[in-house]
Amino acid sequence: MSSHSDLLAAQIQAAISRAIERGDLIGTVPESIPLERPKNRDHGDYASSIALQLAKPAGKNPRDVAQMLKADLESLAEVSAVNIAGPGFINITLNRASQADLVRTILTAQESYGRGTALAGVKINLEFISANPTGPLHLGHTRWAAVGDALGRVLTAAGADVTREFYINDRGNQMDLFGQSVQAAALGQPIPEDGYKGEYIADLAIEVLAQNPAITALADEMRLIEFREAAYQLQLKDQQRVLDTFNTHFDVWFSERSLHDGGSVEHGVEKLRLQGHVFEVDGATWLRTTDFGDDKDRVLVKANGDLTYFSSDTAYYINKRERGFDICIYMLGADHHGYIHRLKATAACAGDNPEYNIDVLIGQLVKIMEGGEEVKLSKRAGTIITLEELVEKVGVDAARYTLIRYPVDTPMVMDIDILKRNTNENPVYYVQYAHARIAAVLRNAAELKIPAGLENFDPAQLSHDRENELLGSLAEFPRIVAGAAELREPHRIARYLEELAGVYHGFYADCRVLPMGDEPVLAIHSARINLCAATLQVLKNGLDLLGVSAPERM
RNA sequence: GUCCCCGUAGCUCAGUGGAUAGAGCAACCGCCUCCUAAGCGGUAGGUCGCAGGUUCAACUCCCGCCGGGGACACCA
Repeated sequence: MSSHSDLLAAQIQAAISRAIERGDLIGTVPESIPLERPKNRDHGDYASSIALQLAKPAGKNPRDVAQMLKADLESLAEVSAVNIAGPGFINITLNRASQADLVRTILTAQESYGRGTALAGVKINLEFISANPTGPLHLGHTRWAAVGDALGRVLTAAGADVTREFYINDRGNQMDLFGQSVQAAALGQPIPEDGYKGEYIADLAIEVLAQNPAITALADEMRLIEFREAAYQLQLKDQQRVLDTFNTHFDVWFSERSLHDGGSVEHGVEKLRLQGHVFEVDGATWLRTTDFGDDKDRVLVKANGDLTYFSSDTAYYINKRERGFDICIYMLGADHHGYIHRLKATAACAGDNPEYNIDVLIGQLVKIMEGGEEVKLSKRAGTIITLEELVEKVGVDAARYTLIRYPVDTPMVMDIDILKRNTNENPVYYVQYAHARIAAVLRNAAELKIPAGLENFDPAQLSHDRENELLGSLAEFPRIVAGAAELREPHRIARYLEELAGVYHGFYADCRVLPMGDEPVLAIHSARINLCAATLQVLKNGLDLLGVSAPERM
């Protein structure tokens, strides 16, 4: 699907090429042409700073360079005016009818409008949340649940083949403590000092006993294992159920145990050894990650023969690559930022390109406010907020939207009271309201039997400034999706939707869509109905990328 | 000590090297006898932490400092 920006960029490249042939310019044709939507409407529909870049190497005045390219742009049927402004910006105004043809593009493409091919053929493993199955998912996991899921949708829209993966940390001390805690609760014994003390432990104990009343009669060792395994399965199922209600779905639930049972860890160490980065000191086996920018080397196998967590991590990475993933994305909490260097170094040690094959996103903390005060989160005090509680308080849409709306590398504050409000303070409603509002207009249009449908669409009717502005915003959507995928920043979708909703509301205030009273039905009404339908489609496509509903009525 | 993130309007925050730095809230002033007022329009509010550098152009990139938050293991 060729857009106006692609067309203009191609034409500018052709113009530069001709100017070089004429001898007016020296140098080569740039591979990419800067084209942006100017913030100021007076600067046209598109603006390019290409002349400013070309001027210096060519030894020319930027305005003169712009002048050389002007005629070629003006010759395009889609372009109505080209102006040279300021130091040498080329401001391009599109022919209104040609721009309005975008409505046809959107209504034909429907849910595929916005999709692209930038990541076509790329297999991506997207790992997020990856909680221990030893308790409910809490606020920290919730940010990843929302952002990770949205990122998965965005990457898919960019053409990638995405697998969403949840790494279950089902091995090690924490699991044993978890099992001991549930058993103690079931037997009425005190919970171990370092054990898990939340109320859910008692609930799990009751459930395990109900499932298997004979468990208490088992020998000590066997009984503990049974408690641990039964509670693990129950807790995992609970996490899966909660994520399901949160509209977050995984393709693969990857058990850490399966790595060990399948010999993948040994295989991973062996593979790294073959690459020549493994060495032995003091009886332990190390990976020389300092070869690739880590600040210290890492132990794979302890002197006592135990495998470290790091060995699991490296084995897991190698396992992912052997499953055919080109890019492994890790979404980790701020406390894991030290992992970036060692994961990248691991990739390098395995012979991969750490700049391409591995991508680590670090998320900052979420603070939560309620009743004007910060809610202090403490596992000990039992004041952790779970994903489920958050959803009960504010609903799936508000929770997801708010968590996705901010870049993950900045700390964010969630104000529960605001999220319960149905006002402008709560951006999700602003966007959803625009969708519902359009849906209402379209319902009314159908009732009035106004000819809608593309066969009644005359793009030349759309000449109002508000219509032009709305068309401009709609045209941006594919670029926004591509940018969000490339930069792994789904919040760009949310910000864009807020802008689009605002532009629509402005259009709605100034441009009457349906005929007033006894007014005759004109071509402008049909044209605006189609414009509304196109806007509805883009809002819906955008909300879908965030996993937020697009209500027909509010 | 080393490393990561942050510092933009009174508050919460956007801003991929471009023109006059934006939004919502809070403050003030307007707009519903006709399509959803959960909306729209306007006023006011800024040394983009400080100081250098790169560039035709810096909130944006680089260096240094100040301030805030977080992380360092043969733990898991």
